[in-house]
Amino acid sequence: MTEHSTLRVATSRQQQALIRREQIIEAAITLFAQQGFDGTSTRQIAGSIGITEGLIFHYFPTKADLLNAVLETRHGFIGELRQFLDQAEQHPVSEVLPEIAVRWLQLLRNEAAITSVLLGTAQTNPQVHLALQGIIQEGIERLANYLRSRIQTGELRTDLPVETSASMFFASLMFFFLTHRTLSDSAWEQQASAFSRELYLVWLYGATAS
Amino acid sequence: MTEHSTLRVATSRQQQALIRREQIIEAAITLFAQQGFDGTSTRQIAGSIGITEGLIFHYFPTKADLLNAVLETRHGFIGELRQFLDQAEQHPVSEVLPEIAVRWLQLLRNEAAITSVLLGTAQTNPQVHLALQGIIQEGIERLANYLRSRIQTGELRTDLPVETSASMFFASLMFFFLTHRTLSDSAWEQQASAFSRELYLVWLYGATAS
DNA sequence: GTCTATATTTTGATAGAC
DNA sequence: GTCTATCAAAATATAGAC
Repeated sequence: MTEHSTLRVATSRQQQALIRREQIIEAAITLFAQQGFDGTSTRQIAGSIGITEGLIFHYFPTKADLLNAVLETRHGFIGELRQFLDQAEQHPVSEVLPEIAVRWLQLLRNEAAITSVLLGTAQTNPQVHLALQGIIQEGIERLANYLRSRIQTGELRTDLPVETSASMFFASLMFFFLTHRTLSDSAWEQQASAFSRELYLVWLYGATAS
Repeated sequence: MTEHSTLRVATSRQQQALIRREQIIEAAITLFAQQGFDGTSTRQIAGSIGITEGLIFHYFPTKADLLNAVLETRHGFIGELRQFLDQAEQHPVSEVLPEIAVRWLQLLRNEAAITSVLLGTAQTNPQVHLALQGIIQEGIERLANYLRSRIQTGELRTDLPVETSASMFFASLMFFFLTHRTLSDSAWEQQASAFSRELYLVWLYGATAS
């Protein structure tokens, strides 16, 4: 009977296939981030990991399918977001917002490549536009919900426009990432932490003289 | 003597050349905004205005030169920005900031195509990255300077982090444009005006309960 | 699962006639 | 100033051998 060895080979190949698939996606993320989707050729992706071009089309029928896979593999972007906004509900603004700022910037930084793909390609690619829209919308909505809950506790003004102030907070962080993402690790860490603190204080207390 | 008619023809041709040049740039802006720089072919640009591809290369030696012309030609961004931030110096925050918000959003909307080119291509194209960086930096710097002058008048807190709060204001407006640019004119006008007002109020008074 | 070889289109760009 | 004709390179994608 050849059942056993056949199965073993098949399994091994399946694992190898999965690994290869991931490897191609990872290489694509990196290059798409640097040069854009249209600015990156399948040949280049293949070359960067030392495989042949045809192999890419073995795993992804078209280049657009590869982009799709990149977007789906978004490295826990949405997940992280949900996680730290859900935990927030029970804690005061003074703990939650600075923490959100720091962690969100950290997340953007850690996933800098895919963040760049999202932001850079969203303008021109409906597929990507939708993915980004989803992340932003969920982020703002959850933050707005949290703010509502803190209005109830008397911590925030009852007439606070929650969507707008959530959007301001979010926008400022995204913008900071975009304008500072080329910094070295140490410079980033320092400036990101300073910005987070100042952002929180201006956001909470405003700019007006008391 | 043929002087006269020769001159007339030459002048006419020069004018025609200028018009044609502008027309090509205009078509390029539109298509670059929709499909990105790398996603748009010179053939497509030519086709969209009913000329031949070779004619584009008569006016612009390379495609990159055309992109350069697009960036140089059509942004009144810096100009407009300077204009209404220079006038601001003498007026109170309550007049200036809401006005800046409204006018800046209007500018982004009016120049939506080139704004999209800038934001969409900045991530991957050094040329564009530089152009955008310049606009952002000048915007934040001038706004920060204005804020400093209003601290002097006692209108704003003396310990206000001016760069960060200028950046917040700016970021929120850019972000609003990005997430709402597909709205119809009437919906845009309504939501942009509401957002401007709320942005100003949160920015000035903060989110905290008095 | 991976490679070689190749087909097919499209791309940016040039030369020269009108 | 504009067009026709054309090129060389690069792009996406396929077929078939190993």
